[in-house]
Amino acid sequence: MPELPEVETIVRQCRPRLVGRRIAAFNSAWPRGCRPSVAHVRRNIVGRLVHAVSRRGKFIVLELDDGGHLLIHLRMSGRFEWLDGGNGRPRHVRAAWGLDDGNRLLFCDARKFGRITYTRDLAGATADLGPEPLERCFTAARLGHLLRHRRRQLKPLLLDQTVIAGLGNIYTDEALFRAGLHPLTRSDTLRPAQIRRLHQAIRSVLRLAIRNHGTTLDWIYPGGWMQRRLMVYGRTGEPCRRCRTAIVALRVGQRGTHICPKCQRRGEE
DNA sequence: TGAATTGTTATCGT
DNA sequence: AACGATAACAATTC
Repeated sequence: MPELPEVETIVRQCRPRLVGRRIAAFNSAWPRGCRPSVAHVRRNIVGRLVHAVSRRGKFIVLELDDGGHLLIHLRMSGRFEWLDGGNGRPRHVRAAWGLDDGNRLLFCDARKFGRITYTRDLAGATADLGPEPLERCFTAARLGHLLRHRRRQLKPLLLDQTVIAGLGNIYTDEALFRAGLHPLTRSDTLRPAQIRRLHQAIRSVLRLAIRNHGTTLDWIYPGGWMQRRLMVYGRTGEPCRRCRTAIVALRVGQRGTHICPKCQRRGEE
């Protein structure tokens, strides 16, 4: 569920509490979640200073003072929780970092799909990720190349992290709506104007979502209010905010997909 | 109770 | 061979 805007929000929120802190302890009773292993992660991060906290695609990236990196992927249901005493007893705690200021950061994940990975080779670990859609180098021309170079349906292509890093199911549906494109349209059939519109739609919807601290739809990700601005995702049967036509749910590559059948026609325009 | 949920990876087909 | 489509998988919630 957490996609680029949610991960970006989490990174911005935890950055001031992590940067400059020394990791005093790391514990996890969840072998599958830590790579290469819990012991390896602990051995390499305990005693290190956190130099920076950033994001690459949907990965949270902790840069340590010896050049090592800790990558955290939240997948479907992962979340960070600070052990303040304020928020009761956190559930589904899978890993915990103790900091030199006495604070504890918890990684909670009901479904255990998340991953914590230590690497000395950040570039290698993120080599198969596509460009960052909000960076300056992600131009309409660059998107056009990515689209024209393949013959795929737009929706699975946009979800593919090796093509563009950070889009998930929500913002793919939202970007396609804003661009007026049907999710089954072949990527190599878009005209220049459509490519420019899709490029603008992707960037503007991601920026709007970050301004709104992401989307809160259920128990998984709290604190955002982008759900108020969603045009199609999760609005099956509700009227399109643009033309009042009922939003339709369909299945594209085993993914729930939401469109306005009038605003997103197949083929042309 | 089982359907829904998601990103990644393995596998199948063209 | 390379690419695209599809299935399987992790585990829980409602």
